[in-house]
Amino acid sequence: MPATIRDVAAEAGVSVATVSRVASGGDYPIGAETKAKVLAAIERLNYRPNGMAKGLTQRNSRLIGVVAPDMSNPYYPEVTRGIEDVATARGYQVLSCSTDRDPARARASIDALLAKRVTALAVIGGGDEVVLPDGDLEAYGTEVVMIGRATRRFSTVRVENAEAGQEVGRHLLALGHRRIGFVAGHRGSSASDERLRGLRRALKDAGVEHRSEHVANGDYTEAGGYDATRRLMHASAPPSAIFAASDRMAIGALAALRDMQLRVPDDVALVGFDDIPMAEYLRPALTTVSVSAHRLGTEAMGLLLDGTGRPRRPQHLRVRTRMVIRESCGARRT
Amino acid sequence: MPATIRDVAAEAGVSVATVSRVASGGDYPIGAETKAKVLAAIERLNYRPNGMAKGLTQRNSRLIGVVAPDMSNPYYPEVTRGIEDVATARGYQVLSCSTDRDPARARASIDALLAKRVTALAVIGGGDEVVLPDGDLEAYGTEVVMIGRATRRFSTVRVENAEAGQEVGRHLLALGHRRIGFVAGHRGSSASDERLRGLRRALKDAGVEHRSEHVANGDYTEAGGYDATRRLMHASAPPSAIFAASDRMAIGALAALRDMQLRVPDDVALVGFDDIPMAEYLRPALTTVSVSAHRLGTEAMGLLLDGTGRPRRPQHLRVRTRMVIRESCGARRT
DNA sequence: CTGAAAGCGCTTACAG
DNA sequence: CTGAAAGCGCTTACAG
Repeated sequence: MPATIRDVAAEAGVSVATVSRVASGGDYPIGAETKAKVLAAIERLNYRPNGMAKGLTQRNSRLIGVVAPDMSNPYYPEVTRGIEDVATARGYQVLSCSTDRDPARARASIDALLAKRVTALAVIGGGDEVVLPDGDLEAYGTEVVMIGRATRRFSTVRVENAEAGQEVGRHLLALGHRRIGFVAGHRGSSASDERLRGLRRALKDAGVEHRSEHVANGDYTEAGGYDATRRLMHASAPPSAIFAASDRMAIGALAALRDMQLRVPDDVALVGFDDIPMAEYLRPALTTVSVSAHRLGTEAMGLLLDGTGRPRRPQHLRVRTRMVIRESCGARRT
Repeated sequence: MPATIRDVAAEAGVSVATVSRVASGGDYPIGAETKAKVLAAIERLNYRPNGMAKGLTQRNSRLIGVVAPDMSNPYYPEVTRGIEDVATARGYQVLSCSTDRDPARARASIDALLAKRVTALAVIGGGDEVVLPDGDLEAYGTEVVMIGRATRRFSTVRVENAEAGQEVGRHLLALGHRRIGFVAGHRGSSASDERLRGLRRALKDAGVEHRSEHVANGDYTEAGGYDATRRLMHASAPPSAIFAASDRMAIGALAALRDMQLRVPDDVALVGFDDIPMAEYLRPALTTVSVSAHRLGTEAMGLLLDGTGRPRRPQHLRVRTRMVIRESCGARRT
């Protein structure tokens, strides 16, 4: 059995109240001598206050629940990492769950997190598999932030997807492309929808029509990108450029084009999204849109932790992107 | 305030003991009528037992602590996912921390996890930045498993690295290679060391000498693989084949070779390690060694959860690998 | 500045 | 089968 506060009190010859006060390290006035005795006892017994007991009395678990679709996409761990970084700096810890985009799994995760009385909840991903039990959230006083998903009920942190899509569109138009294929994420992904919307806006502004045969669904995986690209290239008027809603899909696209004996960027230009570490190491190096997933996480935690205690209205943050021009779009000849 | 067990007891007109027994769902004998009343009250009040209070009384937080170097390498989230899958199935949840291979961060994480009284601890990664306070672990009764790191004190789950390395070596030898470069992980990575040892054993068995100039350190990243490969190719007798200790480094190697105008596999054969999803979508498709990171996680949890309660001696599991032959090694012509 | 005591929300012998 | 009560390990008014 680990040492408890009573053990420390006995060892130091003081009351548990006193131990509690010095162990918590607040600014409660304590006699210097008393404090030294307690600190010594803590040290000797290797006392570490029980987090569950603390949580129970303080009505704050100091746990942040994170629910994400699936940690196999590097984007989610990176956002989570951002959350973790600010959480630990403030004495919180991260409890994370995967949903696999399965509503039942999502529901079970939320339930478990609520049972643990997480102080706050961060929901990552634009899917709609996660439905939050508003009543319970309110009863528990659980703060919520959604990362990458639109809603008015809760605070949100989102990427400037439409603007990014528009920027990619303009870039490709400037390079002379008129038929631009879009490899979308899975159905219902708002991030993907917004990127497409941005692309279309750019095309429209340039007076170029965008055909529906130039959109194909991937599912954010390499395999999805591969298949979608093949479908795109079999359109009646195949695109001369492809914009994939994720780098992983762009890698699939690269393979598909290669397998069809098409050169990138000479025959088909390619642009991805995310700027994952290996984008730079693909050949041709991938032109893509850089978004700091880590930053999404830290911003979200800022919203969450600053708001704790004093109830406020939902805040909505947008994180800007940055287009990274490398070789695959053809703007830079190798 | 959420409903407590007392609220439910009052609502159902029974004692809190009774509510506790039906809410916990054990096989404690309860009158059918009483049970129905309680269940109805639970439903009406939307009662969810407070996990902290449960943990405190049962002396079991039902939390599994996971500490990994860094979730940006897809391997770690995948192992963590394996842990999560069996954890949630058994009513546990995962508390995860990143160390960035920094001993100070690692120490702080372990401390925080211990304070939360995690039921068990899974340490992922072969680095040695994590040092466990044995005394405390014993006092807390915290079960430990190390994933990918050798030790006798705790249970371990490890990949058959040496065997895999040997298999890669034999394969490359059979293809006629005699100078095989090795792109290692960061210094002190036991996984990387073991893979190299396996490679050397294969070479030795074939009577081929392996020069130290044919080993270069990457750090498991694309950039590290890129630089290491360039160094390798500047050896007095450049290798005709390269074995990278991770797929991410292999991707860096691919770029480096490409940039040096060397064709893969015609000029230089290449083999990676991990079989990440995109390995199949690289061109040439990457020959690599498949290891189920997910499986490492599930096996580790099996060791952990089965052992809880009855103290046993450390168990040591090995997970086999499978070599996946694609194009980059040159065995299959495209 | 210090301590006795109530209380956080549960579980679990113990008694009936 | 059901309940009263002690206890898990803390914190925090309250009193001095």
